[in-house]
Amino acid sequence: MTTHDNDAFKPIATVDLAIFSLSPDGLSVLLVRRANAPFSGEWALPGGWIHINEDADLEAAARRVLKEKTGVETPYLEQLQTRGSRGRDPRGWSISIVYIALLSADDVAERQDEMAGEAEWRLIEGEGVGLSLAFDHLSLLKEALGRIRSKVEYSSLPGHLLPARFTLSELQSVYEHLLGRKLDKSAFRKRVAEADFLERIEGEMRRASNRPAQVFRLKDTRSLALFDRTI
Amino acid sequence: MTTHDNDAFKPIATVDLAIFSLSPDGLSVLLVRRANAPFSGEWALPGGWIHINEDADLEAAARRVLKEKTGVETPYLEQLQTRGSRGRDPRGWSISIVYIALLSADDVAERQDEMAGEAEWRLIEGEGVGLSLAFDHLSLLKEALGRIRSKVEYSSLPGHLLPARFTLSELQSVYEHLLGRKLDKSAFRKRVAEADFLERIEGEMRRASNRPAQVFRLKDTRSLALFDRTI
DNA sequence: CTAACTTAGTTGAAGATTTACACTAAGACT
DNA sequence: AGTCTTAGTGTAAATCTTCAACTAAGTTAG
Repeated sequence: MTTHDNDAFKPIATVDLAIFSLSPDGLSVLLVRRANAPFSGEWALPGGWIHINEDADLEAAARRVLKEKTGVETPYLEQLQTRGSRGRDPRGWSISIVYIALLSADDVAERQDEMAGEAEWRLIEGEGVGLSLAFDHLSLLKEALGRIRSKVEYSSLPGHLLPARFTLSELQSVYEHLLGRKLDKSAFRKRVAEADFLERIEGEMRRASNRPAQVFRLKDTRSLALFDRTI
Repeated sequence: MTTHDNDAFKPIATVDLAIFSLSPDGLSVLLVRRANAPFSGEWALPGGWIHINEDADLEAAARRVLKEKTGVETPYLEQLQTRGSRGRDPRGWSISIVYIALLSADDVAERQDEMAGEAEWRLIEGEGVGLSLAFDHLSLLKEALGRIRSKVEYSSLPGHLLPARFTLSELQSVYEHLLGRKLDKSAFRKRVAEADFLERIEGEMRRASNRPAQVFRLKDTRSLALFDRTI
């Protein structure tokens, strides 16, 4: 045991984030360009060392990184997976604890300026971003996409990407975009009603040159509601 | 960045395992009694430091710990969750990457002797094990149980706890035990057939003082099959 | 002012699936 | 030969899904 109190035997540990939002063209992920070696100049998922004096726990570390890169404090955040191996970082045996964050369209709109230069939204294209990434981050991104696409089938996940207030048609449209297929309107509304994760905003209507639509918000912006069956 | 090349800033990292098997009375988890501080003498999930010279990656570290404690080499193994915080280990900021392993009843029977003394199977009772555990291991065990019970609803998970060869009635009985409720026989068989994770062993029958039953085995002992709907 | 247009939201018939339970099958035991 | 037990299948009724039409409520054009 004492041999491992010697820090030379400790792996390196970082927290990395796959931060998603909806851009006009679809799902996007936040990437940063690395300033230092290794992989200097390449794109990567935002991340950082655990600051053992500052971070109380892993989720706090993830929230700190998120705040630093986006200014957002309270998104949907979930732990995805932990990768660790001898070869993934040329500096030595390294561990990365990876989180998924979903940003509301409101958050993205409000903080557009805070992010300038250091980070950039990249549209998701199929399994990736049409770009190679530093470390094993492309593989991590694929894993994150798999998790997200899977959860769209049976959870309220897409609601966390919209602005705080939205209509059922808008919500359905995000589901359809992420699933890549059309959904039946009445079946969709039945699922959403059963899962009971929306709060109707009394009297608030979205108006256009057609029948006005009821506006809703999530009952809980920090957690997902699960459906009994797939959407 | 250079400040963090100083190892004093690295957290401690261990891999811990929630290893499950079926004992005559139901689902059991393997616990070890700690020989050293902290929590000396208390029960804990088996685990150990990552050996950066020996383990190629996290899963290899988990398999090594599993082999050391049980002698088993190829069980079902999945990453559950990673915990990390300042306070969970009195020695300092620590990370635990937790895996779930499911042992076939055959594996347990064959290695009964190899485990003597150092480790012990404890029956699961409700949310825990009727015992307090070292570190945050009770909370980790609860998390593992939640994952397992959830997966019983929509996957072939219980098949990995049985001996290599089993009948459909035996399989159904494990589902029922883990779910805590009875299942309809024809519905159960329909789901199992659809998910297509069993291989019928031609000509092999389980005989007793009643109609003989067809014997099956898992097509793949390393991965779970998922159902389209809940069982 | 009215009719046409657009999207919101609901309804219902036809088809598919699930559920509950009974029925048949194949052996051992008496 | 008859009874008992568990394996495995069949089926009618109830429920859920699908698909498409329908009604609702506004704006816009003439």
